[in-house]
Amino acid sequence: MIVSTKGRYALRVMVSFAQRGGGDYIPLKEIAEQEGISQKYLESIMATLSKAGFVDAVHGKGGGYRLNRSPESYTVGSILKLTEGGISAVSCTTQGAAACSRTQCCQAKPMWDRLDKMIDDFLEGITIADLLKDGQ
Amino acid sequence: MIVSTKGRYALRVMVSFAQRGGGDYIPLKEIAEQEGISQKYLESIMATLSKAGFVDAVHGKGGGYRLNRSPESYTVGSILKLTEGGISAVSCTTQGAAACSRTQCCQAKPMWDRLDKMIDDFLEGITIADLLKDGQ
DNA sequence: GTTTTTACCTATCAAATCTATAGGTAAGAA
DNA sequence: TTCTTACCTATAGATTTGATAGGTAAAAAC
Repeated sequence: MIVSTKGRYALRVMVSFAQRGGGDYIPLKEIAEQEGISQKYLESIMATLSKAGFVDAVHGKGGGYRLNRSPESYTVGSILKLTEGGISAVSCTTQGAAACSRTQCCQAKPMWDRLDKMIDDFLEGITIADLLKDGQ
Repeated sequence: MIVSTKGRYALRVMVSFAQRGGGDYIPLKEIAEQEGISQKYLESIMATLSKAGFVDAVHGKGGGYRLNRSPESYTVGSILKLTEGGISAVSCTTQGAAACSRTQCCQAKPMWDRLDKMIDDFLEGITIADLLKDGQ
């Protein structure tokens, strides 16, 4: 499995923000209830998105989160890479992983590399705006 | 991660069998040592391959395992699906998984379906014989 | 300036999955 | 009968997943 709930929740939340349009800040609580996601769990996901500058965050009443760019500028790939910490199909190709001792002679490595690139191209070619349009 | 060690080991073992050519039965012990894989762990993988009819198995001295078809007829996809129990990118699309309550309205479902199909097409288009040739 | 509302931070935890290990049984050749 | 092999079941440590708990800090409302 490439994508866990963390990445999927992040996607859903970003789509949800896009659906509401920009402008207003939305409290995490509201999003969590609407999406049926554990509020506390969502906190950690929003923290990741916020730290990375994917969303703006404002404390206090009237605060919350909002997108700071247009939905077209968020690729699905960028959100998944951030929240999942990478989207490699096999551990041998994940960046920072302990280098496999067989890398030099591995018959399959070129195949994994091609697969990873294919998946990356696919996910970088879809944006939050595309998901909103549906039919993707 | 789509592919765990189980699937990767299975691939390596199948490539190893193909490299040696058909005919002789190779004891599991020999393959495990050559590939540096835990013998006991490999047992469970070979059992899966054997049960599914991917390899022939013979007990006793001179026995072991061997391919029963040509390397061209084993797709990478078929081996991974067997040993991994599927190769879906997300749990929502894995067959037999608890149907996601949002399937009907999920904005991302069509995307996951397309991704799964792309990955499947890719892996079904590569055979053990291709891996042997290298450069894949 | 106190209260309320919100984001942010750290620690913990249950369950599942991954990656084996252990020890035995059965089949078949020598 | 013995040796070699596949086959079967159970267990276990490590890691990841998916959360939960409880607090701190910022900012607006009162």
